[in-house]
Formats: sequence, C-alpha cells, structure tokens
Amino acid sequence: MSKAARTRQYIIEQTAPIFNKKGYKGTSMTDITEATNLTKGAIYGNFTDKDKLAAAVIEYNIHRLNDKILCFSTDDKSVRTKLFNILTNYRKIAQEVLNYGGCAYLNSAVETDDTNDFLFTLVQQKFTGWQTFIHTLITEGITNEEIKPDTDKVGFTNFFIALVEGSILLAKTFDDVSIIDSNLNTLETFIDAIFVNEKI
Amino acid sequence: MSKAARTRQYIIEQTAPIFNKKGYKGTSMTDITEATNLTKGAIYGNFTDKDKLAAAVIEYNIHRLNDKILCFSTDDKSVRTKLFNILTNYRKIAQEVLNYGGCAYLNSAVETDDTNDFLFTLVQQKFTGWQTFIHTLITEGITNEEIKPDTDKVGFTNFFIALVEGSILLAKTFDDVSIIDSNLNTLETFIDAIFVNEKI
DNA sequence: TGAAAAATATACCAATTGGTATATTTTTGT
DNA sequence: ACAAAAATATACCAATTGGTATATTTTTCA
Repeated sequence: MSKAARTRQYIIEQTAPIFNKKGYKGTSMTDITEATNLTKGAIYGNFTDKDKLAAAVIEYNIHRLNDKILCFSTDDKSVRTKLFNILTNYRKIAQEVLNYGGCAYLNSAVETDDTNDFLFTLVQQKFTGWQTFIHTLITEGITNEEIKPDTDKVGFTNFFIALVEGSILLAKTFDDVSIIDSNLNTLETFIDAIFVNEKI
Repeated sequence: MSKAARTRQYIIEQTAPIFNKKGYKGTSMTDITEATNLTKGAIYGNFTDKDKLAAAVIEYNIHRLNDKILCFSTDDKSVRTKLFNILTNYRKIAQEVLNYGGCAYLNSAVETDDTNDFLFTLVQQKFTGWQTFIHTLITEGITNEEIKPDTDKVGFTNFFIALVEGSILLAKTFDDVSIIDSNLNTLETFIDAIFVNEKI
C-alpha cells in the first residue's frame, strides 16, 4: 500500500466518528486537520473536496457496520438462524453504535436527503444494499421451504429495517440500549410468524 | 396579539420547513432573513440567538405534527379505534411529511444528539411526550378490559414509535410513501394481538 | 394625535468557512 | 544513494458565518 493510500485510509478512519457524530455540515476542515494531525494540504491532496471525503467516510462507516451485523458464523445453515444471528449481532454492538454517534445509515440519510444529492445518492445505494441482503435471505428461506411461500418479501424487509432503525433512534434519544433489546425481542416473534414451523 | 408576537410567529412559520429540511447547522441567518423578508435586526429582536429560534421551530414543527396525528374524532371511544385512527392519520399526511423534509422528531433528534445539549434536551422531552401519549392509551385500554392486562406497556409503546419513525426514514430515503402504508398495515395486525378480542 | 416605547433596518464586526497556489519534505524506483 | 515524483506543509484567499451597536421606523396607548 502506497504512502498516499495509507494516509487516505488514516484520514477516513480518524474522521469517521466525527462525521457520524457532528454530521457533514457540522464537521469543519479544522475538525479534520485536528483529528488527523495533518494539514489542509495533506487532506486536499488525498480528497478533492469535503464532499469526496464525506462520501468515503459514509462508505467506511456503513461498511464497518455491515461487517459487524450482516454476517453469521459459517456453520449457520438455516435462514431462521441467520436472521436471528443478525439480531444477536445488533444487540451485541448496540451500545458501541450509540457511543459512535448512532447508526451511520440513519444519520447520513437524515442529513443528506434534502441538501446533498451527491451524498444522498450514495446513501440510497447503501440502503438498497441492506434491503437486498434481507430480501435475498427471505427468498432463500422460501426456496428452502423454511418460510411460507406467500410471504410478502419486500414488506417483510422494509418492516425489519424500519424497526431496527427506529429502535436505534429511540435508544440513542434516551441513551437506553434496552429499547433495542426489547424491540428486537418483539421482532423475533414477528419473524417466527413467517416461518412454516414455529421452531426449527 | 402584539406586533412582536405576530412577527415572532411569522418568523417561526416561515423558517420551520427550512430548519426541518436543512437542519440547524445547514440553515444560515441569511436563509432566515430571505425566507422572512426581514433583516437581522428583526430576527435578533425576537430571538436572542439562533439556538432560541431553532428551539421555537422544533416546538412548532413537533406541535404541528402532533396536531395532525395524535388526535381522533370526538366520537371515538374504544382504544383500538383510537390507535387505528392514529395510523390512519399518519397514512393521510405521510406524503405531506416527506415533502416537508421528513419527520421533525427524527430530524431534530439525529442532528442534535451529539452536538447541541440545549436543543437535544428539548427533543428528548418531546419524545417523552409521544411515549406518554401512547402509554396512556394502552393503560386506558387495559382499564377498559379491551387490552390484555399482561401487555408490556413500555415495550409496546417503543415498538410502535420505533416502527413509525423507521418507516418514515425508509419512505423518505426511497421517496416511496407506500413503505409507510405497508408497514403500518403490518403494525395493525401486531396491535390487534394485544387486544382481548381480535375485533371489537 | 402625539410622545414614549417598542420593533425593525442598517451597517458593521471578528471569527470561521471551504478551498488553493506554492514551497518544502518525503517517498519511490533505479 | 540519488534524482524524479509524489505527498505534505505553509501561507494565503474571498466568502460566509453568527452576532451587535446604533439609527430609523412603526406601534402603542394615554
């Protein structure tokens, strides 16, 4: 990895939590130079403007989140186990997410949707990726004959994501991670309702 | 109403959608003077600083939302009808909310939680008000013997709010109001599950 | 209606914003 | 090790930021 590539990555990692907490507008170039101990020359040598850095940071923050949540141990086979693992992952890192400034999906969507087309388009793509991930799982479950074939795949996916995001919002607002726990528990019973057998 | 009081209200109303769309940091005093056709003197004569104006705007935006959603026709008696009326209200104004920049609860919470204690405290109070509203309804339902007495009141309340907020986030992100419709339909079946009788 | 009071406009401020041209240092490949 | 290239630092820029002191206009109410 070239020096530039390493510096680029370093800038992203150092500014990622700041962007997530303070937002795009709320994060100044001075915040960025202070967090990195680099000068404007170094920042602008690696990113053409603040927008491009913000885009890289959003990519990084969401990728980071996906790595921790949208994964399961290799021996998971049933779709039900996979779905439940996602929720378990969420519960495990919930407090960490709150300390980091909240959910990167949520934060970046809210800030960019009416103000920054360039960044908002990126956020939309990331949300679509999440949708696709869940949707694909449901399809797999139907193929497996684990999940009822008449399940509204899109409807379930959006319900799932909306509940997770809304739960993070509430937990962050009240600084109370137990709201996530409780809501995900309820979501589990809801998930079970689309499965052919109550337990597998 | 004095001239000052009218001007104050006028400033709030003219800047409310701007704050909701662009956020606190993203809204400049110039945005405010242009939207109101007033000068800085007039603005600062009515509000000591940007924070105080933003607080008044948040109050206004959330009050505006509550008036449209947390209400029911006077002849509604059963808690079930009231709860379902809230969802119907939401569906009715969903597109309007998206055009206005999204949910004021959601937007103001996300922007202020790590950056502005003064505004965030206000937002927390408003969220608590919403929680209390739903919680009180559930309590009323249990007293009525409409709702099962072992219902987790706090749990239900947070599930309800999280789903509504998450649905708005998704609908705004994809500019697709049908996501709200679909998710609230699903929520209705969930609501029915806490009632003693499936239908009343 | 007219004078006191209140509200608004004007003209300004220092600080900060994102960004850039250029000088200097560091890395790179031979 | 050395020259070319790349990366970083320095010093600057115009524009904008939130805010204010004071002048002017508009309300208010006796």
